[in-house]
Amino acid sequence: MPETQARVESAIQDLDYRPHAIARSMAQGRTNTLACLAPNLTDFTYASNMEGAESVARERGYYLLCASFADERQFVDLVDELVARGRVDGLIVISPFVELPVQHLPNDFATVLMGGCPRDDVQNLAYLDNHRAAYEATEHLTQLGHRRIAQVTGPLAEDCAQERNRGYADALADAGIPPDPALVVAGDWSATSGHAALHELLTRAPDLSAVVAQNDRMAVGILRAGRELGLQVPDNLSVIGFDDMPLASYFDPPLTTMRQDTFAIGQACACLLMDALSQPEAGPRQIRLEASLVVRQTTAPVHPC
Amino acid sequence: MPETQARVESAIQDLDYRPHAIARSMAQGRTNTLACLAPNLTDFTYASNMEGAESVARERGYYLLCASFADERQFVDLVDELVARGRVDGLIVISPFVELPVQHLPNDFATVLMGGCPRDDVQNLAYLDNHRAAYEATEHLTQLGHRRIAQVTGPLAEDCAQERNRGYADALADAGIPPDPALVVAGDWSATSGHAALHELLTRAPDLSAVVAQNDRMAVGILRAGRELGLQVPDNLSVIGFDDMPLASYFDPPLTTMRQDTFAIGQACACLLMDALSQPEAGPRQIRLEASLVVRQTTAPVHPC
DNA sequence: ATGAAAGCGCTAACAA
DNA sequence: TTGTTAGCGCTTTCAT
Repeated sequence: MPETQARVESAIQDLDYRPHAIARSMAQGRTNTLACLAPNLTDFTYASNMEGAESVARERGYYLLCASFADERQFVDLVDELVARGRVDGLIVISPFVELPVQHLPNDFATVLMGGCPRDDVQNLAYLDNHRAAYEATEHLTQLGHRRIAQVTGPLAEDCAQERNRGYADALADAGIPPDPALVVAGDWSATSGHAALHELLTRAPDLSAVVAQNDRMAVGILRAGRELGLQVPDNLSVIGFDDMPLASYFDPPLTTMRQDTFAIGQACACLLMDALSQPEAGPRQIRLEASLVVRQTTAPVHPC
Repeated sequence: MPETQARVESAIQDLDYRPHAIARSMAQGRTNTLACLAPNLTDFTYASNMEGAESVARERGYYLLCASFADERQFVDLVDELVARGRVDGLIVISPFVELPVQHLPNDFATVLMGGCPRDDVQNLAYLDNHRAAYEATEHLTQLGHRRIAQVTGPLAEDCAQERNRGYADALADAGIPPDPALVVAGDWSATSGHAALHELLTRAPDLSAVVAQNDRMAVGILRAGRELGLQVPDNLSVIGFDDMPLASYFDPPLTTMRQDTFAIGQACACLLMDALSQPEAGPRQIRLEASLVVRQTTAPVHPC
């Protein structure tokens, strides 16, 4: 009865009626909420992942519950609360230690990981091709004629650091440059650690002409250390970073870096997750994203000695 | 019957039973979820606010739903969905335009605003004392002997920019320095706008010796412009920023700035909100936070001409 | 096609 | 104190 229709419609208007989301969730057995878990909410890469995820989630009627975990215990508790108690329909997990979610995640629950490389033991995954990115960063340097190329890695327990390390090593190998353990030191992603790393590297290998830093913060620490030591960047020392963080172009000199599209990675995670929810029959998927070289002013042809 | 107790307990263990959060929400009429709305999730200050809010929320059994809004329309829709449909118990709104929430927020719903100054038309508010912060930034400069002190503001439609502008003006007045409209130009918070602003200022007032930037990003743009113009910072030009953003000490020179504790502001917001929820009878509250001067190397005594 | 009712999994009010 | 039940506001199934 179209007339009844109309009356209902107008009552909806008059009463300013809105269906109650919780009641609906109760009846339908789904919450239209996704959780995004990360070590923190402030690191630009995480925040940007989340922003990407949130944007596509909202487009499709989902909300994003954001939570951080300081350690394994918190992670486990969080997942337990969120999943076992039915608070969310799916999980996006951003963790530098992919082992963590892999070990503790219920595998009958819709989940997507943000990762550093493809993995067999993970169902849905969006990852940056870190191997290739680091390969390209290193290759950029070899193509500029550098042969004594150092590397400052992140903590090697992290997938992403391992992958970048492999990319670095492979690029050197392909350029016919023998690996030299003296040329690689591990940092902890902080600018401070990058600063310390350059000092260390220079005592070990005073003849180095370039360094690839596994992230921009460490690269910036290296820039600082170089300046303190009287090195001219890029004339005496080339530096390449990773991430293309905000203001990377405002450091001195403007930082050459491998840009990763963290927003797109976040979007990919959310898409994967929502697809898994709407088509449970479709199998697991892994999405690979690529970084791109942004040449600014911290890299230059090797200085003729 | 303590025996029954025990049997129930063990059944809980055996079945791995967890009360269903949604069902509980349905029955209790509360979701134990707070929403945090901000223009985006990536700006460090917003992200840090959220992280602070999330940490105290979780301590008290609440989760944080994070959402961003690009414009007024989105904001209104978001609030409508979240509030009218009973998805959350309370709202934390981070908006540079306090007018926005003030106009569109239901006033019978628990809400806390993140603001730039105290306001009569707002119930619960956590704010940075921007007036005082800008006053101190400017005073730092006057105490170094500067008298031709320029200012690069944010968009003046924003409370926060207005407040900082007032602080700047008051500090000059108290130092017996006449205001000069030629010395203040508006930016848009971006480094690019800071860069442009210095060029503009220098054409208008070539004799300026210092500039207070209303945020660090613009300060960094000013540093860059200064360098391009051959100005020595801080010898020929003092610059002070605002925020103490990550890596502020890694720019060249390390940035002197007013630090704001954005994490604490976020915490304050969440506390205010949860208190309002647990003690509805307690009246509205406003919490003031203060910035602190961090002297690094972009400010120095005025150069004797 | 339209309308009635059962049920989602809890909590809280009420009886016993 | 202990146990029972109504009810939160929807959706969906099942009669009509």
